[in-house]
Amino acid sequence: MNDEEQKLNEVLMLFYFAYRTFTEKPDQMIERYGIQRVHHRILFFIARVPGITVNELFTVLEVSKQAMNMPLRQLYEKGFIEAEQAKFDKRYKQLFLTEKGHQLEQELSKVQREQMKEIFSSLGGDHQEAWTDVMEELSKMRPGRNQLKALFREKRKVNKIGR
Amino acid sequence: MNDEEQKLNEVLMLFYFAYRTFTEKPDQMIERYGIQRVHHRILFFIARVPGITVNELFTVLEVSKQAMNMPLRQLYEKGFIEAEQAKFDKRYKQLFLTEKGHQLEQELSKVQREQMKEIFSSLGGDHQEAWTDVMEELSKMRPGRNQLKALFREKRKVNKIGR
DNA sequence: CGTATAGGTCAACATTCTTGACCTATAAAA
DNA sequence: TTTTATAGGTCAAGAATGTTGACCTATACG
Repeated sequence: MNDEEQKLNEVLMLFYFAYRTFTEKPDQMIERYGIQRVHHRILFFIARVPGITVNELFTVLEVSKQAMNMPLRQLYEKGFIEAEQAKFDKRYKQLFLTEKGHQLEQELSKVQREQMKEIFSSLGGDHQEAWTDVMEELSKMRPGRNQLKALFREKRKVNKIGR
Repeated sequence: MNDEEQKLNEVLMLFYFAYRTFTEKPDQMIERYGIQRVHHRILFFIARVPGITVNELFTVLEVSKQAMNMPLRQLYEKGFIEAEQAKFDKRYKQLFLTEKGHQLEQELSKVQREQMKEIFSSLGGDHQEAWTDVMEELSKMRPGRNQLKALFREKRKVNKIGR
């Protein structure tokens, strides 16, 4: 067992531990709203791409349509999101955060952003860029990631005309 | 929405996507053995700390004793791990990989190590160190991580005498 | 008009995890 | 030595997150 292998084993461990810390705070915060991590993910991606359709959402998250159905319904019922029939094609529904949804999403993601921000700034130098490069390499083979990039490239308007 | 916030939102996304890629290959590989991700985690940590006790194992993983019970039993039954009554205290059981367990653990973790190794070497420079620094910062507040470090510090022998 | 797509829903089931309760064996303290 | 604490094991109920398959409506398009 050489030194390189040992360092890479550390890398594998750190992924497990770091991911737990990363999700810990928002998980605790949303408990009082009666929702869970999957709802947070949905709020997060709708916030990033307002007007995302249901189909695009589960393509980005790489889960089945059925896996999104119940959480979406709960988010409607709790008043965090709303849907609008798309003007360019009435079959599509575009998803948006309500004011309440915006507030919650900000509250949750802010905690995570600040946690990462503090770490990056405490380590200084090019840590943020280097970390991002590595994670981007891991992400670039994800269909969901590429779908999301496509959505950004569209620079989609809230009431877009065509696709 | 400023540039910094946007970059940090990217960071949050990348965590989700990267973690999926990271776990994807081993998840597929172990299917044919009739085991899942939790079993891989157990194999991995027993490989890192041969002779780890059951208690130490679920402390490191930060899950309940009951959550480990079934997967451990399945790993015994499938011949991937074995337990030995500890000489220093007969209440403790020390866990070890069998030869078969070693082979499987190597096969699984190797895929992940090589995936990370390729990314680090393709990006070059200090990417591995920087990435590790960031993840270590996120991990250092995990009780499991610190328990694990303590186990390493003990430089535990397979048949240790005292605690 | 026929077919494809977007969205919704129901059902059955799998995985991973929790809490609570209760058991034995062993060790350590009163 | 008796009591208490700890390590490990097990059962049960349930929550959270996901899967497949089947089937439905509304809309769009060739």
